[in-house]
Amino acid sequence: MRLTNFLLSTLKENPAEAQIVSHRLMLRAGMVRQTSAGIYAWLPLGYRVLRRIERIVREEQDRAGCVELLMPTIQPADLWRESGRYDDYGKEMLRIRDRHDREMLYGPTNEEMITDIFKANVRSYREMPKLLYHIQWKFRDEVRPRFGVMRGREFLMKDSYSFDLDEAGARHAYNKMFIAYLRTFKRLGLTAVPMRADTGPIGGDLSHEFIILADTGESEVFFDSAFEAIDWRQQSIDYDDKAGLQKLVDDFTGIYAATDEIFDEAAYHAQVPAERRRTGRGIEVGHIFYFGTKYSAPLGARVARADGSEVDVHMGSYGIGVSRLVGAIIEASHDEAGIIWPDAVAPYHVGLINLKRDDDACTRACDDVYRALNEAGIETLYDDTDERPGAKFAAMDLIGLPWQLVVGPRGVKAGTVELKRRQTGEKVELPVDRAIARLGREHAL
RNA sequence: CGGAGUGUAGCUCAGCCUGGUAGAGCACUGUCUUCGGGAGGCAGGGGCCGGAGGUUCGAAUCCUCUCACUCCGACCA
Repeated sequence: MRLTNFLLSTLKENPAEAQIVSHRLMLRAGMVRQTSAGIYAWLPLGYRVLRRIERIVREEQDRAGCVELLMPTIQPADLWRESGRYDDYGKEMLRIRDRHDREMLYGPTNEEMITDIFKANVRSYREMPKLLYHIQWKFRDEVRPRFGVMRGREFLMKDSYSFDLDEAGARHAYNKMFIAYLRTFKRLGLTAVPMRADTGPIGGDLSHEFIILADTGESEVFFDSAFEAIDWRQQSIDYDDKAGLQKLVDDFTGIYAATDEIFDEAAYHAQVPAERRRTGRGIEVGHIFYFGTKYSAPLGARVARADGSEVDVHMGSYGIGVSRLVGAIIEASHDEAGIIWPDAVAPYHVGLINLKRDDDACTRACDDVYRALNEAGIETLYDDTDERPGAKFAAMDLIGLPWQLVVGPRGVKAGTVELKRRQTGEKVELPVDRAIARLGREHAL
């Protein structure tokens, strides 16, 4: 993509309203624009990151055997009356009326609707279990939205729902999601710590939050440093192997980790030796729940067993804050100059900089490089503007693409370009073809 | 929802106290000099000063109401 065709304006100064680093950088890098409190338009650069994250989340859900569908943002109030949550949810739920004065709402979550869909389509134990998800915009009318997309009112969430005949089945679904989440966050370039958590208003008796550590996190977390030593990727994962999956989950959950909500100092000290105790602040990026028949019973989601009797299905729900992850990743990966995208979520793989557009030889060389990168399938943002070099470098550092390829008159004479790795700051001067070949190899990884 | 603030150009802000032709820097347009890590000169464009009402000969400025946004607290993917 040529920058002259793109929509991108970077800011040198910090917008006044942005208090935390990810919000500042997202505004400065031209990723989002606030349209009202806690509601954002995703500009092209930000939207690319959002889509990248969404894709990885989707791939890992699919891998775990979760089936995608799409439910609407607007839901009828009646459905929520059946579960009893229409009144319980309070002012956080955005309630609206249509032209016939029917009560509707903008969905803050989808347990009721997915249960209704399940009920209409599944009647027999022979069709069980089911594991469904969708990735859809949610709205929660927070009293006080803040921290940019990390705590907006409108946000993109992946929410999965499991349906099983009994608690043991539900536990297996829970374990699938548990492992899928660890894989997902790892692929996003994050290390997420699963924490036993309070079940909150959604209810139930088994719940974990997935938290990534960052100084700006909203909740305090306590954990055993032994957690950091485990490399779960060593284990090959068979999502249908119930016992194997349970062992894997036990390996993780056996290690002490808790948020301040349920932190028990006595247990912490009894279980974790002093030198392994760690505390920090964390950002919650995922939350999983098992809640039994809490929704299936009132909503009548039952299936027939082999003997003809009916049973309320056991359910769980599993959320990942997709739009929140954009901010969370920046919180976890940035420096003085700007964002440092993990390769997997970078909006473009390479930033190509033409240092001197007025110089015909330089521009010709740069255009050639751009063409070669495109042919190699390497997503490139080509700064073909006539900005000054300093401004180009600063903007490119700010938006944090993994690689910068710099073509200047000096290098063109020598037949070389400069290749810079954003993560490390490492710069090398290379012949053009070798630089492209190297980017091709890195891209393939 | 309690408490505290802020609304003036796309962004950062000055002007308000003490009423009298709406400003600066960045960004934008033209031009010249520059050009390897957010350059400089000259010339421009861009504002119902959040909105409504009031006081006044005259309101960005004073008064009242209202809306929006931000921060702290209580609550949340």
